[in-house]
Amino acid sequence: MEPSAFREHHPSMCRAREILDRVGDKWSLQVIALLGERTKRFTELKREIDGISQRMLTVTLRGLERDGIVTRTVYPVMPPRVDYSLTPMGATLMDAASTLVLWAETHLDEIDAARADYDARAAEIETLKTS
Amino acid sequence: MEPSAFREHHPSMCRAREILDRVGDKWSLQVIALLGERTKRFTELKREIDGISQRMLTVTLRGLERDGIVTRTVYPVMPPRVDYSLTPMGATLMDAASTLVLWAETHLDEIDAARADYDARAAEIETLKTS
DNA sequence: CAGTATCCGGCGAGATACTG
DNA sequence: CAGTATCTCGCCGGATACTG
Repeated sequence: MEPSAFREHHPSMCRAREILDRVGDKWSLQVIALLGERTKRFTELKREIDGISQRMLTVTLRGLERDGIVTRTVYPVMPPRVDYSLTPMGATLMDAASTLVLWAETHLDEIDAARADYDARAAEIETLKTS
Repeated sequence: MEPSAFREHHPSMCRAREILDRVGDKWSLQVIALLGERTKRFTELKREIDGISQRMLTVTLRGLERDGIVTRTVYPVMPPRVDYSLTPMGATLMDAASTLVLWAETHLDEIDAARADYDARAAEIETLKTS
């Protein structure tokens, strides 16, 4: 894995931020992960993503569709039925993002420890001030 | 690369979101990328990151420091001097994130095309409505 | 079922002013 | 130089109500 893209951060980095805006928002990653399993319907996604509102699921799916990451298939039946699935590009994005998710899982404990340590030091400094 | 972490999205996915909150915010990635080059000072970072405010650079660096991703070294001199650099864990994060950055650069054109296509279709539907 | 429309509160982040 | 302290505004996203 060559992090060459990082070395010259201008101007590719600012474009890369657009992608992180997409995948880094509150819900996109979870939607992508679930569609990575298989094609799903709107209500199925809503049921499986804890805490998401109808509105935000719609907004998230529209954004992903616009970027060519998911496809939206409408069946003109009653009651309406809409299927969502990953595009080929969406599947490659899922693989790329999984690297980060893996990193996160690997370092969660280390990060928690670092935070606890930092907060403890900050609290100590605070008590020194008041004394 | 095994995206197994994605397959069972609960509850590891919600924890993973915390990491994406860190790396996915507006400035963290650029800071990490720049510190990947070498240790740098506050003003140096501010100069190299276009558009960042003093406040947001401070906030970003504090967050990264709290999570054990960057170290902050204060030299008690006048005028003050503070060095920032990546921790070993920060360096591994940079490698993991570079996968996503690479993906972004690879697919930027494809995404732009998808957006243009989507927007064109949306505009067309809009004109059909009014006619 | 799969949405859209509307209202609204909180907070992320910019601008500005001040300091050890 | 390397910050902190406020004030402020925009907009993200939750809640709710309505619809083909």
